[in-house]
Amino acid sequence: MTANTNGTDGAASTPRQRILEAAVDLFHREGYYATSLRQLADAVGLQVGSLYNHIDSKEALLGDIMRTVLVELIEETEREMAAAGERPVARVRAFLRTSIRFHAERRKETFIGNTELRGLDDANRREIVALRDRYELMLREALEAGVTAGELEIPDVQLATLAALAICTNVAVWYRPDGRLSLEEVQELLPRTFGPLCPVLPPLTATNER
Amino acid sequence: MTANTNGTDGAASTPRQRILEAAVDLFHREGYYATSLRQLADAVGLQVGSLYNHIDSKEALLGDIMRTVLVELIEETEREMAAAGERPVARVRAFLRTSIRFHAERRKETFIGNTELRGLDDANRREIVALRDRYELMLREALEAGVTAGELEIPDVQLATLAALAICTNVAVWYRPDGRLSLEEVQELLPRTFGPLCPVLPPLTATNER
DNA sequence: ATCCTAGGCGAACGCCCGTTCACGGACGTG
DNA sequence: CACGTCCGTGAACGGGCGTTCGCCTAGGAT
Repeated sequence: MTANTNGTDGAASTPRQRILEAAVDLFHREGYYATSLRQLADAVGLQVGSLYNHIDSKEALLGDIMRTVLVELIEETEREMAAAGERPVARVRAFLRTSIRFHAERRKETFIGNTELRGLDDANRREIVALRDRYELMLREALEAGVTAGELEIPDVQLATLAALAICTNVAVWYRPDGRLSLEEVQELLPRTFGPLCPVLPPLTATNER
Repeated sequence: MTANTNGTDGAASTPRQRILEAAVDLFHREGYYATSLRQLADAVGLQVGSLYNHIDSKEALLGDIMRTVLVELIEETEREMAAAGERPVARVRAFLRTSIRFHAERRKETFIGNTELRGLDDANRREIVALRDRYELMLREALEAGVTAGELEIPDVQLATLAALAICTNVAVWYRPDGRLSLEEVQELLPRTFGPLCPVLPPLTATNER
C-alpha cells in the first residue's frame, strides 16, 4: 500500500491530483494501452519511478479513474432524481438531463469509463460493472414506474433503457464545449429524440416540473 | 507490398481469411493494443513471422477490418433504402432496421470499428472517418427529407441523427444471439424508442411499407 | 541541532513487442 | 528431372514497457 488516500479534490493540486488529471487526458486522447507511464510522468514533470509514490500500478490508476467518475455520476443522479419528486416522468427527465450534462461536462472521464473496461483485472472490472448496473437500474425502475402509473407507453422497458443510455453515453463522444448547440440546448432537445417521452411531453403539468 | 489482394471471402478459408477472422475475435475480446501478433499467430496455428506473408503490418490489419465492415454496412444500407422506395419515413425505417441487423450480426467487427479508431495512423483514420461520415449522411438526409415532406417533426435533425446512430451502434455492445429477444423483435421494438418515428407510426400506409 | 520521513532521481530489471530475414521444404510447371 | 515460386520456420533485432530500488535531499517535528 503505497499510494495515499487522496480522493478527489481537496484544496489545491496535490501531486496525485495532477497525475489523475494528466492520466484522464492521456487515456482519453491516446487510449489506456497506448499511453505509457513515461508519457504520463512527462506530462506531470516527474520521472517515471516517482509516479509510484502516488499510485499502486497503472491498472489501479485506471480503476480509480473509472470508479470515481461512476460514483459521482450515480450520486449526482440520485440527488437530481430525488429533487424531481415522485412522478415517474419527471424522474426520468431528471435522469436524462443529469446524464447528458454529466457526460458533456466530464466527457473525458466518462469516455474512458465506457471504452477501457477491458483494461481492468477481474476484481476491478466486477466492481465497475456492478456500479454501472446500479446506474442502469435507476433509469429502468423509473421507466417501469412510469409504465405502471400509466404515464409512459413503452413496448419493452429494457430496450428503452438501453436506448436512452446509449443516447446519453454517446454525448461524451461528440459534445464539444464550443459546439453549435449550448449544453442547455442539448439538454432540452436531445431527450425529445427518446421515443417514450414524446407523446407524454405535453400532459406534464408545470408544477411538477421544476 | 507483400499481402495478397484477397478481399473478403472467396470460396473456402484462405490463410488470410483465417487471420482476419482470428484478428476480429481477438481485437473484439482483448482490444487492439492488448492483442499481440504472437497471440494471433497462435490462434491461426502459425509462427509470428509467417503472418507477414499475408499482412503488411498489425495496423494495416486493423485498417482492413474496419474498412471492410464499414463498406459493407454502407452498401447494404444503400440497397435496403433504395428498396424502401421514396417516402422518407420508409427510408428512415429501412436505415434503422438494416443498421440494427448489421450491428447485431456483425457485432464484433462493428464494435471494433467504433472503438479502435485511435489505433490507426493518419491516412487510415481519415479514410475510415470519411466512410463513417458518409454513413451518417445517409440517415441525416433521409431525416431532413422527412421534415421537408412534413412527415417527421424533428426539433434538431443533427441531434436526432446522432441519437439514432447511438442506439443502433450500441446494439453491437449488448446484443447476444441467445438473448431474451430475437433479432426480429429487436428490429421491430428498438426503433420505437426513437422519438421522431413515434407519432408518425400509424399514418404510414401499408402499401409503401414493404 | 538532530532526527525522521516523504518523495524525487535515475539506473536497472526482465519481459514482451512488432518486424525482419536467411533458410528450407512442397509443389506445380517446363 | 530441373526450376521457380510460395510460404512456413525459428532465430534474431532494437526498442519500449511496467515496475523496483538504492540513493539523496528538503523540511517539519522534537
